[in-house]
Amino acid sequence: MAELSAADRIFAAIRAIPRGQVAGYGEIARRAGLPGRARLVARLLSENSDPRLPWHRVLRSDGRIAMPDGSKGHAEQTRRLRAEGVWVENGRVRGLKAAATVDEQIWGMPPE
DNA sequence: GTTCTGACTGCGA
DNA sequence: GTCGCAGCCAGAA
Repeated sequence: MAELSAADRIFAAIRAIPRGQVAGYGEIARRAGLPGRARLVARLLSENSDPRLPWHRVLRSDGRIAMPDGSKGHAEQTRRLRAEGVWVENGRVRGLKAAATVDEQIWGMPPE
C-alpha cells in the first residue's frame, strides 16, 4: 500500500496509544517517522476534532497538559485521562516518570 | 509565490 | 520548582 502522509502516520501513532497510557508530542512524532515534528502533531490535533482520536493521551515532554490551565480542552483532557485510570494533578500527569519514556511503555521497544 | 502562527523542545538562569 | 529565549517545520491565509 502507498505511504501514508505525515498527518496519517501521526494519527496512527496516537491511535496506537493504549487506554490508560499517555505519550508526548515528540514521541508521537518520532513514532510516526517524523522526529522533531512535535509542533506538527500539536497543529494537527488543534485542527482535527476526531472523537475517535485519543488526543487526550498526548502530553508535552514534561508530562503536562499542553493547553493552558482553565481551557475547555484542558479540563476535558484531564477528565478523560482520569476516566482511563491516569491520575492528573494540577495539570500534571502522575504515575509516569516522563512522557519521554512512554515509548517503551507503549510499544515495548524503541522504534526501528 | 510569500508570510504568519503555533496543543513543542531543550537549555540556561 | 518556574521563567525566558531561540530553533525548527509544516499547514493555513
